[in-house]
Amino acid sequence: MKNAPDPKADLSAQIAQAIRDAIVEGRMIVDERLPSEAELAEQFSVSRPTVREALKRLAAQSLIRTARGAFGGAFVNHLRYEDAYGQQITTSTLLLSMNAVSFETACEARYALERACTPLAADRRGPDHLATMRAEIHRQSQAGLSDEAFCASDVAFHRALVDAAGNPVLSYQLAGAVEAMQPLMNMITFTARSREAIVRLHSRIADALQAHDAAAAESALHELEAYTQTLGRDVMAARAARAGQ
Amino acid sequence: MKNAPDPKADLSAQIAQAIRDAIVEGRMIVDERLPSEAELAEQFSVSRPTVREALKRLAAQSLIRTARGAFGGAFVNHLRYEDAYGQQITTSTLLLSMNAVSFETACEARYALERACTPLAADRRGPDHLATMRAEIHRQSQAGLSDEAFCASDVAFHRALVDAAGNPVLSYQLAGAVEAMQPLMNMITFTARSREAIVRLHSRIADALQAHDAAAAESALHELEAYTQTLGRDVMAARAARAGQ
DNA sequence: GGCATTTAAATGTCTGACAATTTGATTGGC
DNA sequence: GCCAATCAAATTGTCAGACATTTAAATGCC
Repeated sequence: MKNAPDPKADLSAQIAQAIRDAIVEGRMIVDERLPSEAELAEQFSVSRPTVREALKRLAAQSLIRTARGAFGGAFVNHLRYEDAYGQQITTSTLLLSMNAVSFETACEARYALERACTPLAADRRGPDHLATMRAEIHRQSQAGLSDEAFCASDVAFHRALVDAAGNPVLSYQLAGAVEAMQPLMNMITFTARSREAIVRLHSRIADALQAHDAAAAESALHELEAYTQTLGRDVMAARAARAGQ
Repeated sequence: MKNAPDPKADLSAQIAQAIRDAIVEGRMIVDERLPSEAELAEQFSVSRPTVREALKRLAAQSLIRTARGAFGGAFVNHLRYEDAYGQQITTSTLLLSMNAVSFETACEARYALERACTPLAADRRGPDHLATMRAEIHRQSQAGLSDEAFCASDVAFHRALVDAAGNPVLSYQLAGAVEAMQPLMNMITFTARSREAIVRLHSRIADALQAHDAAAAESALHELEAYTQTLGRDVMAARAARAGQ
């Protein structure tokens, strides 16, 4: 199709794009071996280092993997969920930090997405999901927990909620939204009182899912979003006040 | 923190990871210039080609950009939404095709995510969003439209719906879900009758958003999901029958 | 002072070589 | 004949040095 190589791009970028197209369009199947670097260099009429740079670009996106030795080489990679998770989280985190997305916008997106999972989660949650959520709630109730640990537990709780929907595509899409929020959440100082409020809402969510009550879970999530927004606004106000002094 | 360089990884991968950590952890800020390749080579005690491969890895993830010439070099990239979109779509598409995700699972995820946008979209949709949706509906009504063009218009319609929520983070997260479905949707042959049904549901969604009626939009989306699932099941059944012959 | 030229710095590319690693065949011992 | 150790071949990983290309700043001319 789009066989027009961008003339302004570097050679290594053009070659990477050509191979990427071949993979994405299905002309190369999973675990198929690419020609050796020397052969590719000849095919594209470039030198081996140039081919290597192209292959490294693809390797960075987990599209290929390489192995040394005889019968080694570059292979079309079977993209696993965990690889995709990692990339999505990195990209989402950077996007949030670099575009200076407001706490409000990120929070709104995150909870909107989580509510999308709720009806499915209420339907399909298994005992393991509930157990994870209960365990994280218990951890969050412990005194002396650092703010970072509280945040991490919060993420684990919400991931369990997402996973309870039993849809790997949904879990993948939401991994970025939930994890990327963590740096923003880490700016918040969780007082004993706010922790108590969050734990209570988490419990309500777990209870609702256990009772297969999607509406109750959604309502609790709405309240949690509102409460989180309040906490975020307080932090931002405090920051602004400090900066204005 | 994790200053333990993975000894089994390639040098170029280790260097890429070191620089990536520096960027992600904020030790390098946006638009800051990295040392030249020669300086990096000296710092890490490796050769220039090795450094270059590391930089290409980062460039593939849009973490850095490079410029030639005096005062050129590698700069920490300001990750724009469109860059992130592209990466997410590529990753999502591959993930769906390689893990052989069922049409059902992908479809369920997509519509669940879209419904997450609906309340916000009903609240904030502007005249431009409605105009885009109406235009795409009009295109979809035209006879003689190829299935690919119909699918592309469908994607455009749904992207307008997502964008109407007015939350860039949400738009980013959903870009992958909506676009990655397109190859799966392209397997469907849209008859005149099914197109008519889809157009009618699209119109109901646009009407509902125009009336700020989130519930009506959600209900239409539910019906659209059910109808799409039916179409998908028919295709799969036909395929299975053909394969079984 | 403004414009064309030069120059320097940096990335992009090439060539050739060697090191490291893995697989498969060969060879030797029993 | 069978098994193990060894060796050869193929391939990626790394290095060194060189040249081409591009870009912006410095310089000189008018």
